[in-house]
Amino acid sequence: MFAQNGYTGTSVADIAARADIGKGTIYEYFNSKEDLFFAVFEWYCKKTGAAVTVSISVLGASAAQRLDALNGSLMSLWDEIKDVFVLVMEFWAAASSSKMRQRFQIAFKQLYQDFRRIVSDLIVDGISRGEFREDIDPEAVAAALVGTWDALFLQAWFDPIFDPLEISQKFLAVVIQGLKKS
Amino acid sequence: MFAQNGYTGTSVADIAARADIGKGTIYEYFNSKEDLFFAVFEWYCKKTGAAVTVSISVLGASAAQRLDALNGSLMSLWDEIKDVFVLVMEFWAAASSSKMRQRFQIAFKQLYQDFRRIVSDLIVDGISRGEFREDIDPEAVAAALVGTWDALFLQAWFDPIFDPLEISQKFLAVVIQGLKKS
DNA sequence: TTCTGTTGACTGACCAGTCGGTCATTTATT
DNA sequence: AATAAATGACCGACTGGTCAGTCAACAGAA
Repeated sequence: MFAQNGYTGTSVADIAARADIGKGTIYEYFNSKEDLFFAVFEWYCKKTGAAVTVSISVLGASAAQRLDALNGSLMSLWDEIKDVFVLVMEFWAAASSSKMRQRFQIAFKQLYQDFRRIVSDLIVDGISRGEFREDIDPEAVAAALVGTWDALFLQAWFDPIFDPLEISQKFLAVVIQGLKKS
Repeated sequence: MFAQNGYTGTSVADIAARADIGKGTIYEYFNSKEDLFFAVFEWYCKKTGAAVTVSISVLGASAAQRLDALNGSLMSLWDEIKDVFVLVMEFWAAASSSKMRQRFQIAFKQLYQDFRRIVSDLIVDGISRGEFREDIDPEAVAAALVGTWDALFLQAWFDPIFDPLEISQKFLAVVIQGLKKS
């Protein structure tokens, strides 16, 4: 319901009705509407986090191939994420609103850090294998790539024509070309 | 005030008080709170749009140099945008909320399209100059780059340590390396 | 009977938008 | 120049409505 109508657009009564329980019951399990919302956020983080860790476990392949696999599995999530993606925007907004700022901001920072870490490890691996150039900054590339994925979803959300998988594959090819030793 | 407390966190009465005018006066100029908010959005679009068009007017330079210039002037905006960036998140959320969806969604789609166009023109120019490879998709690279810039701001917002200018410069170097004819 | 879990009516706070009215400035009249 | 009439920007008290959170009461199990 948060995904459909946003945080403020969803009342606790609505949620209770949809869940076929009384409003009071919700307060048996959550201290506040905000707590409930944060729980949804944590659920969402766990869900997407799982998708990432699974996809890079393709060991043995080259770093470039693994980057591509990660990209592919992330971007192909789009179709099933599409409807829930609004939630992410709601979370961003929540992190920016002064009331809930603290917890969401910390959680997001952590989330991005973890994600960047995974990607940068992958790149470091590529360097030590002699596959990628030594003069690149793995952290920087990781941060930018993570950002790109995020933002492609965002653009796709605004524009139904936009195909994040195709775009990201073509772009990643360029990036990998730039990473490789020439 | 929207940047400080978000859309729902800001009451029209608050705005009136801050502006030292009566609440009724606001309704002389705007039909609704939503209209007022959309006006802020349009103001913001104009502001950032100007920053972009100025920075790519550095003609004569190579496509790579111009890309770098665009990147630099965008990312160095961060310090002055930092405090207002929350607005963007508010706008995203607004675009996702069912009530205001239409206008914000259309505006964002347009905004991204325009921005992608600028960057892709720059890349196409690089190709026709023989500077960049012919087998790349300018649209895709442009879309991804635009996204990356957006997302670096986002990450920077969550993490004060994060330096979007440095990261983007290092990343762009890799991308340009991948774009160039080898 | 007691305990556990559930419920929805109720409350108090909040808030967008309205509307009747004020008053400084401008325009018309004498 | 002096006076009167018209204007419209400005105001804030008020209305109608929403909603998060509470709590007294209820139902079912043990």
